[in-house]
Amino acid sequence: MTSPAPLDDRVGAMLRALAEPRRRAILRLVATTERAAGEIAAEFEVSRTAVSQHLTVLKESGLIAERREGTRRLYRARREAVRELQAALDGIWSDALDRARALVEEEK
Amino acid sequence: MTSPAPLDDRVGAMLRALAEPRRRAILRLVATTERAAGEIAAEFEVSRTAVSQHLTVLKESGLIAERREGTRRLYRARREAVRELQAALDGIWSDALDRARALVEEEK
DNA sequence: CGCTAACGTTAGCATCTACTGACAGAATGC
DNA sequence: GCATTCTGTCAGTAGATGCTAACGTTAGCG
Repeated sequence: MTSPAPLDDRVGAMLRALAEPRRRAILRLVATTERAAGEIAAEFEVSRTAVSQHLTVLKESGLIAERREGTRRLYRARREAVRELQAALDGIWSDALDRARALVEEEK
Repeated sequence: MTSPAPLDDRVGAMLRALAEPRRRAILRLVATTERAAGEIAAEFEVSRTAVSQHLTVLKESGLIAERREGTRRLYRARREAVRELQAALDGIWSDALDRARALVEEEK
């Protein structure tokens, strides 16, 4: 499978990451342009520490990827991860249908 | 517009609602079958109070709809809301592209 | 009206979380 | 080597959140 970790765990991690407005803003910032941590932090009025922690959460959720270049760390959004999340949202219904079908099967 | 409240607010509300595992489970429960609050609560090992609060959060986010029938309250998932959320996730990139285009425009 | 069933609401509590400030580490320039 | 730049990590704190228990509310029945 393509899942090193259980699917719902990763989906949950992404949703928790996206639940925070500032993290959504960061994700939008690195959606098309790869940016360094400092550049990202400069866009907001919170400490670099806070932004760094947000970047860690986003990275662990799989929503962004990190690349090192000298002392800098460049971040970019991983659109594949978002597509996986969107598919998982569809799965709310397909899974439910699967369970409904299973119930029908039991009644036979 | 189709948005009584700002788009990002509603998207944020949905993401915050979905960030909680139990709320995702509840949403799956009412994805295909309309269910009463008591039925839903019976599926989990937490108090009905807790489930009621989760239902409130889901309802305020727009992810589920409520229908009253006697003393009972029936809930069902609103797939349109999920589709709106999925579209908003795509918007992370299209918005970024819009801003990129605007910057190009400024440089002229 | 009294009684019951099905819910929501409030208060209070334990835990999580986003934040700041101080410190630590790795790569580059002098 | 030493200083500088860019960044992550740790400790501590104020506020948000999910939970339980007790109380309020509405609809139906005798």
